[in-house]
Amino acid sequence: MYRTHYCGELNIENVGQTVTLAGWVKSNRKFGGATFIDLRDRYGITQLVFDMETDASLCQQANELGREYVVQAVGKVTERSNKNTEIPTGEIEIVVITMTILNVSPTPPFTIEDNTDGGEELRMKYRYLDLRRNIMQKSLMLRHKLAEASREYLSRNGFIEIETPFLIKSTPEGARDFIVPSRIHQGEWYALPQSPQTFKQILMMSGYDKYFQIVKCFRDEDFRADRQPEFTQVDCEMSFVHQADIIAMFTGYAKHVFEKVINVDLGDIPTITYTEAMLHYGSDKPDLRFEMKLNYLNELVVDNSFPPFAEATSTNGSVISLAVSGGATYTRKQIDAYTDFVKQPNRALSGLIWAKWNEDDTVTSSVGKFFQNDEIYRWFEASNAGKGDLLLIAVAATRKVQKAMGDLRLEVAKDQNLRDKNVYKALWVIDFPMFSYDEGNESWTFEHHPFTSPKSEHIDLLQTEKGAVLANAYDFVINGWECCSGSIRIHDPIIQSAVFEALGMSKDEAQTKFGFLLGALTFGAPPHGGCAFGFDRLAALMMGTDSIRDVIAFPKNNSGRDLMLDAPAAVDFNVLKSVGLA
RNA sequence: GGUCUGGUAGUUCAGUUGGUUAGAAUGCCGCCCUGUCACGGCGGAGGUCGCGGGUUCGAGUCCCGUCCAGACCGCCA
Repeated sequence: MYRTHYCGELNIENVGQTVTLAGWVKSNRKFGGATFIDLRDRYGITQLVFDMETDASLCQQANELGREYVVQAVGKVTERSNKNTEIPTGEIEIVVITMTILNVSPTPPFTIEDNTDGGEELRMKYRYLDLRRNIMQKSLMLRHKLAEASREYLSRNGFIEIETPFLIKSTPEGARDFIVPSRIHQGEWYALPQSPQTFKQILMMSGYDKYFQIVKCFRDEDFRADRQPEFTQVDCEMSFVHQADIIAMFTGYAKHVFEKVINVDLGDIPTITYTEAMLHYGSDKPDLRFEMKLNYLNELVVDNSFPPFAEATSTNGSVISLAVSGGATYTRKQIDAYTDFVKQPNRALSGLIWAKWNEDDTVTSSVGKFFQNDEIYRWFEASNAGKGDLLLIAVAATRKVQKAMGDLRLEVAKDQNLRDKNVYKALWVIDFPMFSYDEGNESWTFEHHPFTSPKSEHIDLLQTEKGAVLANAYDFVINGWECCSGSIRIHDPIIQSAVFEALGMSKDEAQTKFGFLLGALTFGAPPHGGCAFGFDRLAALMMGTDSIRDVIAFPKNNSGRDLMLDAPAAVDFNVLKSVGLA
């Protein structure tokens, strides 16, 4: 038997027992006559003590132990004379009787500590050492608990987990597919699924009623801190449901997993429309941990001769203000930084107008010479701001200024430390537009996916006014992260064909790509809908980390590389030959 | 595909206008130390300054190219 106990469980109750522990040497503190070893395993740390007077050769042996040696020690649990209140086992130590070195290790290239001195690149290369760190083990254990809580809730509510294939057919809509050459059918290719979307719909048509799967999805797109080429979804689908049924079921899911995994009550979860989200927050995934809504000053500046306002009025643009609480003390430099922020190419505003309501009730503003003070006071009033505050005002086409000011809202909140990692604010965003216009390709594309059902009252608009069609689509957002996305699907083959047509897909093309789905729809498809939660994002939110890499055991780096495996890599000539690629 | 930031000791970083032998902390090695838990004290070893080219009397420092890493934009049905 390698061990009788784990390194995290012994305490004052065990004093006097003879135990066997096994684990890794975390640190080795030598004195002249005594040596202390911290032994680490997944469960914690226990101090081993060796005494020169008791057993000189054993103590000498302990002195030779390097970090990350694997050791088995038999000894007696003893109350410490100097207790360590920082760790659960800090009241006891093991007076070692015999010790076996099970394996040795070179000095690791970085410290195996929560606050490691290792950089990201090094940690990825030596991921097996990185994963020994307590924080990473906590992270992966949290991930396990999230999976467990997910299965628990969904199983209890009648969902069954069904696996769907990874080798499927490429349908180059939306994201790029990863493709896999077929050896048996040379010149033909499988694709890895971007999501099990069509399979779960087919399962509804096959009568499985409620399906879920914790499943890998693959998208060959570029990376972000919250995006990996392979990622995990909690993929769900239900039959005979309306949008409200799904929102109720998965509000329950979110509350259950947050409660179960990190003991957080998500509280009341509001539902707002896409239009409201864009109006108030300039984003379809608003962070509700703080207020700071966008304010519209159009009515106050109508007929104003000040050129930017006059232009906004005549072109149906918007004049949007953001109230920065306590911002009257901000320096010119800080405000200039925000101006530069909104002028960046992706936001492309021409600048910011600012106004401060100072503590002595005077007003200073970048446009002070164009406006009377009482006019500026009215802007503050309309922005729910007052003495001591700063207004940042921008003018542009409505969508553009909303988006830029929505970004600025997050930037200001970040600087004011309003984005507290320990606070969780969730909401549903509903009534997304069905299509968006791609200026580059001069074509309409789906906003969610082509199986999303349009609002029944908008079906007549599919050909005539695509931009006005709303979808039965919804997102679940926590702290500004899109955590879940879903929709009620089309179950009528005629409507499905109409949507394909609205997307500019010919009948032949639709048949080639999605013939199986159109076929299944004709054989009695039930009304159905579902959603998919981003499992990695949920885990990252719960861990309070900005990067999903911290909650994935073996993630890819910024450029899609696995630094431990050094993948992707060239393939042996004979392997290429066997699939007809040599 | 693009923008920005970075690459100097095992590791994390500093390095002034371009100027003698490139520093600190930590880790590592040796010696000392009986209650440490970020132990402490003394000493030591450790560098193709990412790579290639250029400017210069002289380049870690300036210029060009390139590779790698990170953040972001495009992209992400």
